[in-house]
Amino acid sequence: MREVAALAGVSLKTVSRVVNRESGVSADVVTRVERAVAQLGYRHNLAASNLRRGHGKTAMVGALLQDVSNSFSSSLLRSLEDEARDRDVVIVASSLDEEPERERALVEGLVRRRVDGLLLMPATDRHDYLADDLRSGLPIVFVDRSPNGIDTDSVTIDNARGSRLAVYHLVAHGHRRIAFLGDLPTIQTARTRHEGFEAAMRARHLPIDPSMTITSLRSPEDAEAAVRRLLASDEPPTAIFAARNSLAVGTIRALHRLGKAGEIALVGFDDFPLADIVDPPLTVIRQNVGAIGAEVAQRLFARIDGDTSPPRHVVLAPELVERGSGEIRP
Amino acid sequence: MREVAALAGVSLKTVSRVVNRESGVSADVVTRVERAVAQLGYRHNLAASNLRRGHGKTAMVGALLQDVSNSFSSSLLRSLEDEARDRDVVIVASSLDEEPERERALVEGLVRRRVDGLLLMPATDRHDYLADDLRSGLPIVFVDRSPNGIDTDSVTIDNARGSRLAVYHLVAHGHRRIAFLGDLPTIQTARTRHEGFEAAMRARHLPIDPSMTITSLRSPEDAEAAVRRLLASDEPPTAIFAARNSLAVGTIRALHRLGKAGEIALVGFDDFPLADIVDPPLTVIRQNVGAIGAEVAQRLFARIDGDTSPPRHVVLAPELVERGSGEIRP
DNA sequence: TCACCCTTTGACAACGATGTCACGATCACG
DNA sequence: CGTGATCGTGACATCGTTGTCAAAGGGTGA
Repeated sequence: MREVAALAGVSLKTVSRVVNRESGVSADVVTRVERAVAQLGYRHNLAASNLRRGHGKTAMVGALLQDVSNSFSSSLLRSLEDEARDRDVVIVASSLDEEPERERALVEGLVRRRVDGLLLMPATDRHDYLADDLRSGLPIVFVDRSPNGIDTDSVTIDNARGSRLAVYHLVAHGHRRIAFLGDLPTIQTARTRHEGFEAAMRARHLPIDPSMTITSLRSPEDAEAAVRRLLASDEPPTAIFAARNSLAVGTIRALHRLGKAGEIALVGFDDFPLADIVDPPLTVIRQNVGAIGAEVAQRLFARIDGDTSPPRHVVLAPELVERGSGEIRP
Repeated sequence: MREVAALAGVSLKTVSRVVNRESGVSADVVTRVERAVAQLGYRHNLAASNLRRGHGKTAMVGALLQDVSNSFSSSLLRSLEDEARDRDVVIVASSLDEEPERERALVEGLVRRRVDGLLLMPATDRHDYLADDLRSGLPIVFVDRSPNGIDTDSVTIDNARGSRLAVYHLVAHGHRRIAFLGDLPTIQTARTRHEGFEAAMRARHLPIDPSMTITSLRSPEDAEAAVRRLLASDEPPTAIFAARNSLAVGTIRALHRLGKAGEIALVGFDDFPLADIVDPPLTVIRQNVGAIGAEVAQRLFARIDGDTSPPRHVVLAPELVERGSGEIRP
């Protein structure tokens, strides 16, 4: 900037005026400065500018998601981006991989960078560690999982309801032996889906067979192996409820490879782009990712814009989409 | 920081020392300062720190991708993140949506934020506008598409080869009437795939029927509509080459809804997570996204670490994966 | 005991930018 | 032609940090 000022024969402040398109600079000076800027390849330094301006806005928000390469996370990211785009806000995106340590480290890093807000799909169980930042005015919106130990905005879905829909649907199609495939019980959503499953089974007066309730499955491969074991047992299930999209994928693979694709009923939790063209088309509990993302983005930016109303907890209802795999009879 | 210093009864510089874990501070002072930090909820300001340190490193890199919610882009993002994670570097991710204007605006924004490097899957045709930044030392690595007008690192795949593989494969299975579905010809990869398709057809002495060469398809819905039109014609194709994953998805949907899923051969370009369990399993030209991502990340960080060797242009070879849909005979 | 060294700490300027305020020049007006 | 208002510009301090250098205090060896 100093060099630009020298080359244009003006003061630093005047360069600043031109760069910020402030009014009250003569046309002649503007062109001289702009020429100097172009000639020297000068680039305005936003960090320094923000520092001086003091208000602190960096026009950056953080998005801490489960895994940016997972379709649910990346759709949320995209929704947030669409909203951010209008405001010239950029997004720092990271994957937590369900690792609490990583969450804490990343939050720390983003706070040090003074992001204007945080979208969090937490990997931790308790969130008191965020209390200070929250109090000091950092907007944080939880998505997919609720805050615990602090009170802040959240957008989640009713996971128990989703599980209930799945179970009742399978029961209505004549199933009694329903297997449950779930993720790590340390993950809030996975736990709630599991509890919802058992509650629904009890509500329908069906026994819960521990050997058919498999949790801590992390990948399609885990699910595939689990399904192979299930179907090799003496009394295999007639239906499977896969409580996460990647587990449904693994289940489909297993059924295909065992040649039982049309025989065992399957309901997945979470829709995904191709669920309608797999074989058989997959019946799923759908959460409307677009609606979740839009709600989250709106909340976050409202807070950034100064909304100080009490935290809001939005719970969206998932719905069951019949496509075929869930309507197979025993 | 001033308040922390006052509360701990030390100077600013000493607080700085403690915060940066510099040696040569007595244990007593360290604990006093740390207590003050905790009590006041003080957060180190990275922007100010970077400003003063002058070296300019912000520990941020930008990733400008086609669409972060698309599986190819998000896998690349994830690969980059895995490498960045080790170095405590965060990623600013954005979608360009094939809009040149957006690319320029985002690059501008990231340069103003002084990112340490840029991963770019460009939406623009010419990239001279980056020359200044490149010259001033900003590492830029192109992915999926080559730089034009500047010389900088790139990691791409041999798209023409991919198209050739597809055509030869279909021809070997007895097809002569092969339809081509492609994206906007303004997109470099789409253009190259199209050219590769026509070159391969000529090499096999097959006529290129303009009515069966459809480009500018942007979404699965576009592809679906195109396939419906194709199959409604007097002389429908016996095979389809869908030169992008979302177009293959639309094609599969169309074939399903028309009840021709097992009759028309189909080869897609780009693999995707569920291609093996759709019906029939999809034969694709696969690009190894993991390898691309790893290569890109390595290049970018090598440059950031000061590698000044001449720009390298890595071209990876795609391969054909037989799964069923491409082996259907006319 | 004295000169010298090492350890620990602080004062100060500077990183790149901008808000504040003051200054000189131009202008309109009576 | 004097006066006050308006316009364009610049000097300076400051945002939150840290590199540099110097000083205070204690320890060591001759």
